[in-house]
Amino acid sequence: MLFEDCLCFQLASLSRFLSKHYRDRIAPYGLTQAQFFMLIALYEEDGALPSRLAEKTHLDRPTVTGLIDRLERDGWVERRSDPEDRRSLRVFLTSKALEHRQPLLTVYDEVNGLFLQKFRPEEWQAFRAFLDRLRDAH
Amino acid sequence: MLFEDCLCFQLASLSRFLSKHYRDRIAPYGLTQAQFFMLIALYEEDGALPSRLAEKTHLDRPTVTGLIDRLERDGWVERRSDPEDRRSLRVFLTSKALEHRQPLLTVYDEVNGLFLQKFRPEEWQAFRAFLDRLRDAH
DNA sequence: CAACATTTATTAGCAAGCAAATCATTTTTC
DNA sequence: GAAAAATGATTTGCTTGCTAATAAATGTTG
Repeated sequence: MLFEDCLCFQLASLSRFLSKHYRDRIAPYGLTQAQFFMLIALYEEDGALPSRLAEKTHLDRPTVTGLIDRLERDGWVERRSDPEDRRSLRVFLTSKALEHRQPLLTVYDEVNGLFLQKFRPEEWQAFRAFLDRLRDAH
Repeated sequence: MLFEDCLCFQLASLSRFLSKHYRDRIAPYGLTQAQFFMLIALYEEDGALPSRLAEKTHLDRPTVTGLIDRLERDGWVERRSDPEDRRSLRVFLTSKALEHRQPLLTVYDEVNGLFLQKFRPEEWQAFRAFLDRLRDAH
């Protein structure tokens, strides 16, 4: 099989290619694409545990630790200890993150819309079904 | 739009997920997935320029430099200067790489086959058409 | 031919991703 | 209740990937 036809290669390459669309629009905020996605996850679930964020973003926990480190360094989030369980931390959005909520969600929806508008709804469903099948066991 | 429905996120996540299938089988050779793919590209085009390899693998040239560095360090490839153009280097497979050519190509075909067998040929073509459309401008 | 631009590859510096190991806290089990 | 197992988060060390800047050789243009 030719290298160009390798599905895994195509998916990795395409995902890097598409992520540029976010990157250019969020660069003014000083955010990377991974940090941006993590913020989106937090806009949906403020106060989540790192382990929950890892599950949500399909990333490893050490990777999430690093992302939260840099988001905290740049004033987007803060860790607060959980009184219920002293092992846990909860990650909360700061006022800075809440202030930029609307414009950032708008970027998110616009770029996603850019991709979505290339498909009719039933095409989109078929495509998603392909992706889900690939994730199945075996 | 919910985070889980984000196409770019899904593609990145899926490509990482699928790459595990290669990783487990090539770990005995001491290769990473990126190094493995670079070797496959070189099995197709031994003696290629780094710039050509970057084009073929859709990676940046500094990334290719680093990959070649580590492949050379581990004895898979060697750089030779090009007498035609003293700026250029050509990347050649070593005897070690040629000895492992068959088993590595077998791993490559088997894992790709694992993915391919989930689709009928016409489904596969439709899927590839989706990917190509996403890459189109606008 | 000299000045300028292009091409090829590299380095430096950073973020992202993973595996393995560590530490503290909770939960389970006997 | 004490020992063992599990959980939550982190650190270390590495590879991967990108941008920006650099260096050397070749091409182009006046």
